[in-house]
Amino acid sequence: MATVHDHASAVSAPRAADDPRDRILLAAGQAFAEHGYEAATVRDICLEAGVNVAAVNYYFGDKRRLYIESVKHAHEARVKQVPLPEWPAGKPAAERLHDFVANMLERMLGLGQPPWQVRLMMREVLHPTDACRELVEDYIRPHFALLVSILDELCAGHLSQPELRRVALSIIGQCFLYRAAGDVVGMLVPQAEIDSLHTPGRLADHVTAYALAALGVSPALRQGGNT
Amino acid sequence: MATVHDHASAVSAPRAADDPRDRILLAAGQAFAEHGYEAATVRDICLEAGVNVAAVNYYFGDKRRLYIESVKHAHEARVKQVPLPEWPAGKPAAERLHDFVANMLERMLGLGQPPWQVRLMMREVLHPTDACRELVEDYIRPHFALLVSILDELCAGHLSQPELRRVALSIIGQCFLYRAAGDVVGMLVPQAEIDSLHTPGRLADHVTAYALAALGVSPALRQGGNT
DNA sequence: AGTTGATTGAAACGACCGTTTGAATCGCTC
DNA sequence: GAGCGATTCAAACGGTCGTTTCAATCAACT
Repeated sequence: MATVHDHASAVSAPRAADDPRDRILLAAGQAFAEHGYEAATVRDICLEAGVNVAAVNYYFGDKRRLYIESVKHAHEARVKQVPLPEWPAGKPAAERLHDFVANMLERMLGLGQPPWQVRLMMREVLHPTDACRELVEDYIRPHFALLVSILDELCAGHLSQPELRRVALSIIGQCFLYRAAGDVVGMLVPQAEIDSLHTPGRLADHVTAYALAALGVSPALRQGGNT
Repeated sequence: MATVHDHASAVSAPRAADDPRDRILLAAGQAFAEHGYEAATVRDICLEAGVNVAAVNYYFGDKRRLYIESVKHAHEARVKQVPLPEWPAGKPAAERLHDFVANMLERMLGLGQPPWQVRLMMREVLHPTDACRELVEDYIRPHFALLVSILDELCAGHLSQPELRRVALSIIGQCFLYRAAGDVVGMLVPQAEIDSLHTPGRLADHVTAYALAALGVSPALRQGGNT
């Protein structure tokens, strides 16, 4: 028996807003993000989406392909929601660095967007599957390259490419910690401090100041900087 | 029917080296670290351990308690293998920071030790379960407090406790990234650079230099520091 | 109205899961 | 060697999983 999913994704016909396929992708993304691939069940997904269990097989073939499609779907949605920042020519590199870090933290921690999309992508980063390489090439690598270029300009050629990459990873690692290990961070830091200081904006200030101080662009932290 | 596990852990009788209970804990730790709680099956664990499927129920009650015990077991093994560093009085704070970072990276990335123990603990950090809080209190919080105290001494009181905590999290975040997202890092950085520079020792040099420069203890990176 | 192909529905399939059973086996004391 | 608790074993249980089946339904065109 021929199913529609063979060509439906190819021709990409305009689908209605409440397309069953989209409802399944939405429910699947949330379920996979929350429980992981194994623990999420297609029955729960279909119940949440309001479709029959046979629909996932009809539209996607099997669970594995549904998972890959939901990862790509969430990934594309995030790219649209929070695009790479762009600056007018002549904007100082230090300000672009701050904007970039704020952008990354907003995308990771931002409260305005559904959190399950980032959670789903985090799962791929932490335990890569087939969907990961595409995620890196389309999404992570351009961000990484942009960060390296900002740092390169900031240092005016004083650092080699490997050094720049390590500094870039240092910056990403700090943002990464708050997203991936946020629960543990919450156990180590007083709640009041979390509420007041661990916001995307405040954290961007800290990470940027930390980097600028390390690179010698601005005074060291202990000699009096931002709060 | 009474089972032995009710009091076996209480009296903690000296067990033989090839105790079935230990073999199960070893196989379970590896399986849970590799596949996660849901995807790991007790049948595979028992096959790997060379015991009957009923043994896990006999010794641990059920799968969930086996999981918690295996997490604690791996945790205790790691603590014994890589204890907190101790220094003679008067050792400079900068050197202690480097030792601390090297210690943490060695524990996270160290090739000399079985990697599944850290992977298992990483799963708890990233997606906490019942075993997590105990892990934090016994294992992570003391390390965190030590790091903060080193940074405090390094800054000679110029930074507040919240600031010190954020710097500490920045340092931990950098180490955390290489462990948790090592696969993605490997896609972003040339393999030769991974092999030569992303060793625990080299990374400790970088993270420490980055922190010391940011705090103004040593010159900024771009003005010429370590490689 | 009738035909056709796309979609939905309830039910079932086979497989595997965690767990339990009850008998067989072992190690030990008397 | 008989007795007995501790341990191991093969087998099965009930349940849930992903997937499939096939008839019912719908939408569009002749």
